[in-house]
Amino acid sequence: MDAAKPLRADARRKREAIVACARERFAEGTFSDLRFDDFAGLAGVGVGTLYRHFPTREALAEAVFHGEVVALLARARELRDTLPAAEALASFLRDMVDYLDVHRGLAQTLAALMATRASTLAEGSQELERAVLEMVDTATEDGAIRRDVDGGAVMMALHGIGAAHDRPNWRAEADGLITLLIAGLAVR
Amino acid sequence: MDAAKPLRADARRKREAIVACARERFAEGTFSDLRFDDFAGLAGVGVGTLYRHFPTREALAEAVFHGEVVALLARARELRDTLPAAEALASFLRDMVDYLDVHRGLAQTLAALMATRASTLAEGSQELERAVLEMVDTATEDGAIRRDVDGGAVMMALHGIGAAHDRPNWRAEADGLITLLIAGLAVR
DNA sequence: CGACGATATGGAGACAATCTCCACTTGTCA
DNA sequence: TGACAAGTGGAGATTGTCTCCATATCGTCG
Repeated sequence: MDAAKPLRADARRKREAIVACARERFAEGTFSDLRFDDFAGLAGVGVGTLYRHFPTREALAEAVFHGEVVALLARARELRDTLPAAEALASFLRDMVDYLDVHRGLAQTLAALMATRASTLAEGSQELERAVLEMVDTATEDGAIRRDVDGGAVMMALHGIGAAHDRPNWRAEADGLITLLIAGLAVR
Repeated sequence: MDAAKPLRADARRKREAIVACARERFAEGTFSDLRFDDFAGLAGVGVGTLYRHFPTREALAEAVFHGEVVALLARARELRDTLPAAEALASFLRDMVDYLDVHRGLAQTLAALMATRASTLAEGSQELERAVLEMVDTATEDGAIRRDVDGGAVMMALHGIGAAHDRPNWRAEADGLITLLIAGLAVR
């Protein structure tokens, strides 16, 4: 998947500079407002270079996103290995809210991008989704949660949480939703 | 809110033609892909006229959306008057999924617009939100559902459902999420 | 180490979409 | 019916995206 690219030394430096700069814009929420040309200037490269490395805005977003997903996946794995399935899932969902709270700029931007063009964020979000689904499945097999609802429903809820970042008391509502999910998932 | 506008006879005809045309584009999902200028042509008006009536794409979306909301509100009211609070809420949520399923083009487009610019859909969505919150509150007062989670959480979930329309088996997942919500809301 | 091919760079300008402006048309009222 | 307010359409200004290529830099091999 990432073979066939021995990228020249200096080129890589530029590439990284771009991603780093993008990450900052993400964090402060200015990413989508910024003219792409101006962004190039900000990152200290020419427009041509920017387009060479990332042909579209989404491609760039993907690169940043991917880095973040790696961290979340590590967290998921850790929980899975140290807690019973149902608790691991619950903790992970809570952690996701924390994460989305701290990285709200990123969450917001990603949500906007996903909404406009389904496609390209696929790579990273699929990986994340796979992790969530796996936790749900494990918990289901353990008999720790109900069998008649699949993990996709949980993903939808997370999607909603990430997308609704403009709501005035987001945090409380997000926590509430997670509470509902966990309660709803419990076997009766 | 809509006083001070004795809009001239022919002007109103044009305005309605625009909204009607927009509704169709919404339904078939082409709304956001269409160049605004071309849209004007499609609706049989000049660009200037289009802009006069709807200064932004969102303003136009709002107009269409508003019409839809009216129907949903009627449904909400009907349920509220004929069923116990908890059941009314459950039915309404199920109905919302049906609605979003049938009007997926609209749901998708609205989700995309809400994600990019928080603001303007406000009018319609607030009205809808008010209805949902009211149902939740009533149910809470009846002691029919738990007290520690507020209606905003439910709104977030709906938001997720509306936004995730590209998921391969959306319908099943959406139903699942509603099931989780209802189960989660039940008092123990 | 020199020098040559491959690789990468930056930004000028082609292109595309949005939006403004105003000369002209149409409705309305006395 | 005349006259004035209200509304219209579309040419073109404005603003952002993306391509293209002359130039610069890397790295490797004699």
